[in-house]
Amino acid sequence: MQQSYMPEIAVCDCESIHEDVVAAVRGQMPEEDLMIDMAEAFRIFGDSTRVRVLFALKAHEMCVCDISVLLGMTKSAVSHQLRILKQVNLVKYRKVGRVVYYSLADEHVETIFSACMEHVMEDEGGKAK
Amino acid sequence: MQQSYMPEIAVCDCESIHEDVVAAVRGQMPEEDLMIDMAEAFRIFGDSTRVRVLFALKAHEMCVCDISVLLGMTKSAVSHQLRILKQVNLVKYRKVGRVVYYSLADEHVETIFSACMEHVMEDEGGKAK
DNA sequence: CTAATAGTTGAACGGTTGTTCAACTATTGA
DNA sequence: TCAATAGTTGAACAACCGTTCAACTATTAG
Repeated sequence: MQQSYMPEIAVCDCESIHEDVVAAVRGQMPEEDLMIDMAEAFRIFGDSTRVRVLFALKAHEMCVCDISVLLGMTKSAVSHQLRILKQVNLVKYRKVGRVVYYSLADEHVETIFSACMEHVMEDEGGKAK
Repeated sequence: MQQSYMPEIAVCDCESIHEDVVAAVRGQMPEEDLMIDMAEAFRIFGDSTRVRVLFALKAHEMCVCDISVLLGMTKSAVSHQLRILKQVNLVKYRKVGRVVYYSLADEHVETIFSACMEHVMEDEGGKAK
């Protein structure tokens, strides 16, 4: 899901300044797949529309219409984002007649949001502005 | 820092199905700016190169050369990413002669990474694959 | 001064992404 | 059956993003 820039040869013109450090760090790096999955997860949260949808659903289960009105967006745009959130199991839904009610799938969102909110809060004024 | 799709008029053809719910949720939504800042923060983490750089620096302070060799990337690519991480105060650096040593700016990264890692771990097998 | 090396920077490229639009399905009510 | 409404979907478009490349600065060594 991420841009793949596969270099012909992974070269570097460096003289490998600190080989000992590089070797030590290499041994401490997590699995490549884990880091890719983490980036993927963060990427999902990296859009303000999706963040707003998740905050909304955190407050209450809602249908697509409700969310559209709340966020001032078309149903289509909302539906597209809900599909993405559904794909990665962040939201679930139940259908009642023509109406589809969406809600948060688990409590992971709250944990991650809390950690991020703390980070964002403390960073005010400290950032490059 | 995000795609700006300013609609002419924020319309919706909905009949506003659950006005009471929408009103209640509207009252519980965080500040718009907070949600934008959060999305912005997540977007930074939403790239596997940056995640790998941060994990590397979490293990040990390193110069650009070290990181290039470790991750098999050009110094230029690494430098571009470090600039982004520096801008949002996730990494800091010290200069010693020609060599620039980068390190994590604070412990927020670890908190956020932990929450995300838990999320990613539990989700294995549960995702749409 | 000069060569060499660590690192930065800006333009350019191709791939990605979020919204829009129009067409579509599904369900309800008359 | 037929019109209306909730929601979904795919194509298209413009904006965005990460890497590459080449040119650049800065510092060290001779």
